Amino acid sequence: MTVENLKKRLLSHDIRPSKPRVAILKYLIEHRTHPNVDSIYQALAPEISSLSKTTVYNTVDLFSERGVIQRLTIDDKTTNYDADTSVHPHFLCQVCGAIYDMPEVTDLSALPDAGPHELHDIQIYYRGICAKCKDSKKAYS
Amino acid sequence: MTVENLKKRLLSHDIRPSKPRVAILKYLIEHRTHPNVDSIYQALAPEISSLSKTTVYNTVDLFSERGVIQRLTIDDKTTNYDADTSVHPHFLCQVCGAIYDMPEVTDLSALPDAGPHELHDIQIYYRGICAKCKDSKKAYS
DNA sequence: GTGCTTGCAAATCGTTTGCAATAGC
DNA sequence: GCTATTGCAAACGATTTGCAAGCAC
Repeated sequence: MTVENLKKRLLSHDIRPSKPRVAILKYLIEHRTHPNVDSIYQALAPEISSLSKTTVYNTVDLFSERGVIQRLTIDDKTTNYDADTSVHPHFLCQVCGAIYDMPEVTDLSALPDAGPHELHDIQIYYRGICAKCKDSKKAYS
Repeated sequence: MTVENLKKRLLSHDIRPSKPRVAILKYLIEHRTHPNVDSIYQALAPEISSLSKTTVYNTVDLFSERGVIQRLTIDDKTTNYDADTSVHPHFLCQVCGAIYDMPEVTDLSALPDAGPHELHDIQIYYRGICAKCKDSKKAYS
């Protein structure tokens, strides 16, 4: 996605496309690893030398509130972010810590409805051992 | 549930039924409010004067690992615990912070399967505004 | 008495806050 | 110029860790 398109996307959510904001959105779109604030900061600090972690926090908070990205609380140590805002389960590997996307849930009617409550967000989390870690475990036994 | 039954339940998970452990399990079974460590500690400290928060942390960790209770990461500020280990969505009210149980999901085949990964745990989280908070908001408008 | 359990106190670390410097309209 | 944005440094707070004392079999 071009920088121009990234800017348009931010503007459509009433967000001023500052340099760090565009860079963070670009990073999230190009790296579907569900990074946390620290990963984003470490990755972008070399290219935006003045970047601070506070700005990354401010930005991902703003993006989540405006629906540009979604916030994942699958890992109790940290908060992760995903530029794909569709409803799809995430799988957390309890061995290596990686987070995988699962196929989108298109038929939301399969889930219990929220009853009298006003629903804003649905998150589905799976936890276990990913295929890669399962295999390397097997190699040792 | 009697203390005797609580003890049996712990023993069946290979957990020695010490006094704080029984008290914490009892509290979780009788209070379906999905408390966090601090709430459990505040509630039990008067009756077990020597209780420390470390013990509550140790205990809920042990219980979660052994499958006696489930750990909820729906609230990014804290970890909450639920003695009901069935797969049922939880609703977090973003206004008052309360966590509600939603009806159990009996047909898990409606969810995408975990593919090549080894699945240990499924969590479904809803966030929004609960009926109570929605109503009191209405009263002001 | 040996190993499990408890609990104090200190450390850790992700995140938030206060505030001053800066940039964009 | 005024407001939004950035970023440093300090504060915060939930959780973890190290370790010594206590308890159970």
